[in-house]
Amino acid sequence: MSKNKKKNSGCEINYVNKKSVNRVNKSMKNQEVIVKLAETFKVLGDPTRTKIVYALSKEELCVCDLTSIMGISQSGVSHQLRVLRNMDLVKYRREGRVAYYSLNDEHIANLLEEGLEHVEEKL
Amino acid sequence: MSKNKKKNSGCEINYVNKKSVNRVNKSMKNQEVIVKLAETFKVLGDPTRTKIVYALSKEELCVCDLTSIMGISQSGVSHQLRVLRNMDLVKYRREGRVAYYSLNDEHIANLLEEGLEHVEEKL
DNA sequence: CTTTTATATGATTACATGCTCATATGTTAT
DNA sequence: ATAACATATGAGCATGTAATCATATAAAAG
Repeated sequence: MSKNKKKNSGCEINYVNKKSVNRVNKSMKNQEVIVKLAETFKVLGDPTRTKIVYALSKEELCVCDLTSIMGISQSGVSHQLRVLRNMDLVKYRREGRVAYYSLNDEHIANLLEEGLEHVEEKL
Repeated sequence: MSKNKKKNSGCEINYVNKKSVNRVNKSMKNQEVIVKLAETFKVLGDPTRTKIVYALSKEELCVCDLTSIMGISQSGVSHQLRVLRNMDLVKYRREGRVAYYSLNDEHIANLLEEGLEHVEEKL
């Protein structure tokens, strides 16, 4: 090629505000924490699960009650409860055949509350 | 068929704790709010976006800086910024060719903080 | 004007995921 | 033991989505 000019897409490295980038990189959480945090939000980021968690923020409920509230199959509810359990968002206790689910810690209800404030502010 | 016994999977309607279900149904948010809330969490539920939002919780940054921090293409960063913008999680101002992004309201940083407390508690 | 640079966006692809169906597991009762 | 029932789980399908590439805007400089 006769031209050695390059048509750059995106910024050159020397154009970055290095101080900002260094500050942010320095205070950045490590990838493991970021991924775990993202997974937590992702788990809350499906309407079925959001509704389950909201219901459980009101009171402890068995799978049967949740199935009635959710309007999807019992299988579907159980699958989603497992997802929530795996991310430590909910816990459960068994009483005979019945499994009662509830939120795992107070952060979960706080997350919902904070999210609701953001959402209802923008309506 | 000679048998008319039904082998039920899932609970019978008359087995549900009706009072619990009624209480929860009564205080349930409407579907629109649940869906919007879920969308908000979903948007925070991807490691790339989580990291972008975390970075922006530290200071205002341009796309170029973010690209350097994120380690993916500028195109990828821009696509994710649009997603965050569409859910009102971030806002931006232009200064010449440069677009500076920042968090849209204080709830966003609070959500991150609350999520981090949950995550770091379980490590 | 044309060139350069910062950002935005359409198309494509590879992969993830929520739902239902069928079935398994675990608990109580007969 | 067998039956009944609450819950859990594997398979399969249908849909969603994050990444990149190529290209389009937009703003400043020559």
